[in-house]
Amino acid sequence: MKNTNKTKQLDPAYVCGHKDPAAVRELLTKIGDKWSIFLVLSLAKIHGNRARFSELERSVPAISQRMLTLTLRNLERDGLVTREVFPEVPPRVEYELTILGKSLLRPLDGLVEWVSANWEDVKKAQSDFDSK
Amino acid sequence: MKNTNKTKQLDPAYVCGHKDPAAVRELLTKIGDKWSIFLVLSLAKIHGNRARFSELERSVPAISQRMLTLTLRNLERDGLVTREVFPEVPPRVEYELTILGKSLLRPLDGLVEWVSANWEDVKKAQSDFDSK
DNA sequence: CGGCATCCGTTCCGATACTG
DNA sequence: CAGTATCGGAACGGATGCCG
Repeated sequence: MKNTNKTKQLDPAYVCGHKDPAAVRELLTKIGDKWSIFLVLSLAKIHGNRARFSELERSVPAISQRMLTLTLRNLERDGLVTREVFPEVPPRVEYELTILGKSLLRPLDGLVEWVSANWEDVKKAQSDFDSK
Repeated sequence: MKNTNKTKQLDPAYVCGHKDPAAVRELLTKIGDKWSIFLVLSLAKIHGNRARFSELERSVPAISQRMLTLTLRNLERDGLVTREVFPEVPPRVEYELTILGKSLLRPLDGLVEWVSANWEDVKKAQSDFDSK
């Protein structure tokens, strides 16, 4: 695949030396948004990895209804959670981690561990940097 | 620690069942931004984990000078990279992954692996979802 | 109960121009 | 070469109101 363009026009996926750093970024951009992590981790610790809308609203503090809906919809779109609507009054909707969603918990735990081990260092680096 | 407030007013760190999901989110928000991952992975694959500004600009396609500067500054602030200025003309500035920055590569590799193994599933879930 | 539609302030980020 | 300063559009996300 000859390329006579300037570097800035290359496809990021072919450049950074890993198979697909663009996909990694895309993933991190997704789960790095304001609420996804809280929802995934909340579902992870709930029995059956399943909860209804209002439960999630309560377990994720300060989330707005709007963002809860939007975030869950994105997670559903990515195949990380399922959404099941029960035709009752009042309506009941339950969300559950998929196999795919659960599989994400392992690499996620790696990050949780890293944060546990190194977060103080990060905070210290920040305050050192800021005091200059 | 008694708490008589409504759920929405709780500190997120105490609620989600992990030690500090807020810190995990904060990390993911950082490295989940548009360019950090590319820079960290670029430095990771370079000999000595060290490169100068213009090298990074070339290895991370389509990044603007402004965002390269800002992103590197943030990584430096978090203690993930160092910045060394050489008093020459023309000026030379080199960036290098710190120990802390390198330690992040391990959990990051977990994510890279997950993406390699599951990204097609995610894309398929997305197209399935979108076609409805 | 579990949404959706709208409004609106904030943040992000690319483009451009300028500098030691 | 490696920045900094400024501008403006786009995206994010909270608040509010309405609805089946």
